[in-house]
Amino acid sequence: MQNLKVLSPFDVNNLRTLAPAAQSVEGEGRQSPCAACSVRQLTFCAPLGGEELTQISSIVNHVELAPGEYLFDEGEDADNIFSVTAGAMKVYKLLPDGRRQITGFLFAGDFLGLAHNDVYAYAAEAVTHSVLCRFPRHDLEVMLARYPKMERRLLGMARHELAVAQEQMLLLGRKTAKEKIASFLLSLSSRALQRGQAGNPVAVPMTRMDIGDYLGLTTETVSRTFTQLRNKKLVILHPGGKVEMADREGLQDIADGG
Amino acid sequence: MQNLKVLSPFDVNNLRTLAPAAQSVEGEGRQSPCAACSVRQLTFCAPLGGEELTQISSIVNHVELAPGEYLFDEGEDADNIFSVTAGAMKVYKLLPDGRRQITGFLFAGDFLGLAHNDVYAYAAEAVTHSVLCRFPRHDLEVMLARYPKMERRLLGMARHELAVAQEQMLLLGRKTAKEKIASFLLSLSSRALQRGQAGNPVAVPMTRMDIGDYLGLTTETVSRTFTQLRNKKLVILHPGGKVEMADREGLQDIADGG
DNA sequence: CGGCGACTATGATCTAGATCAAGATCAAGC
DNA sequence: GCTTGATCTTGATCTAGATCATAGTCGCCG
Repeated sequence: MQNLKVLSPFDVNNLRTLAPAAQSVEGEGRQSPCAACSVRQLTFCAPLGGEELTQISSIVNHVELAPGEYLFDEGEDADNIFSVTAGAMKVYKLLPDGRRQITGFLFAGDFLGLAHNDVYAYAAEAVTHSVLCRFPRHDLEVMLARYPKMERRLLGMARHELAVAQEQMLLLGRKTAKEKIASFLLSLSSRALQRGQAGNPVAVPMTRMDIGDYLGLTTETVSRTFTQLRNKKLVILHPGGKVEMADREGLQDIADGG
Repeated sequence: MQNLKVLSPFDVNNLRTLAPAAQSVEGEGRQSPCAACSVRQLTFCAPLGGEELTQISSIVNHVELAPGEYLFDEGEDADNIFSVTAGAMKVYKLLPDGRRQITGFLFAGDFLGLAHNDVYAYAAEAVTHSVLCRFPRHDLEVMLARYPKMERRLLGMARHELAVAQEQMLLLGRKTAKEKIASFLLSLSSRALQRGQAGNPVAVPMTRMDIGDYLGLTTETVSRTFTQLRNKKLVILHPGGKVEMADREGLQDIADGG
């Protein structure tokens, strides 16, 4: 992921289309770009093989976003489905008076844009500099109809999302601030491990406000709770948004409501 | 739905298997039981036709539950997938100290049991007397592999569930008690209409405690909030758990966060 | 390298909703 | 009808977390 072009945060034209190649090492023979995708095993493209990868390569484009740039807004026509290949995204819903609920943070391998009624049900915005694959919805649907194993994979991922969403409802409805933060850190950590990244210390690239809007808390409460956990030697806050879980067991006990 | 056998709430053997026929009018010719299913258009069986309905009939059993009886617990082996044909179910997750989050109420047409790791991620229990179709997971998977349109339908339903879950996160994380209750009533009402049942007054068969555990509130707050809405002439509380939305617009304004 | 805007931390105060505590209402069974 | 247990309502009080206010701190850009 070295050497990505940095876009201005004020660049209106944020759906920048790159040449559909890019993000990984050159294979030995003439492979399709998707065949060379370094995160394919994490995505809904995982079950695809040679010919199919060529197919999917022909419909995909890449999108690159600087921190704070939005990908789409709630209510927009859902013309595309995206797969995150690098970086971190947030998806959220708003109330008319500005209250915000972040319904998820997305990392490499996660998809977004599976809409229900032809419009996106949430807005999506970059947390860090991010790269995504963009699939025109119609083209992807044709692919899905042709390759049932891809559809099956997508169903499996949706099912997983659903389980995660239910866990988050438990958190939002019934956990205390301390339990919420502990759960959040553990979840970030285990997801980082799944992507093959460092689990401890774990990267926490989002702001206190984003964390609050994800956990149903205010920035102040998030900040205070981190301080509490630090004072109890459960975590060590390193510069650059890295958090070391000094007592993972202790955190786990708190997270589970023990 | 007349004439269902009433089970004792203490009947341990709650997975009662009935003859796989039952719940609807006899067709003119010799139809399969599933072909005669009165709620099929609401379920994941909707896209199936003649031969396929015979197939699915051969793997389905029926389950009947009295109020308060549980269908399965969180962590149990997920050997079956269920489709609600009548009644109302609740699904929930628990914390070790007993705090409970109800993640959904399910009515005719809704499915449950789509597990992720071979175990159920939540417990399921009857709110009212309920009837469900039970599909052995393995058999259903064979069917899904054979009939992609069924898998597609399931993906569509899962996608819808996901959108509903995100809406519920917004509610749990960012809405006030009054907004939560108003949203809840409107959602119950529109779902009842979708099933072809009365939307106003709407049936509210669950207890105040269930509602609280669904909305992240206590029974007392639920009760007080209903009283508030009644005093403001927004709702009229009828006996038998029927709630009349006397001012639907007003409720909608409150639900959307003013 | 210095200054500006955004993020973070922490203290003081406030409040929506929780908790504690009775009654009131309701439904089921005898 | 009466009893019993569960549910519902309402009141009094408490508190976790929100809100308000003010300093630090960080990173970025010129």
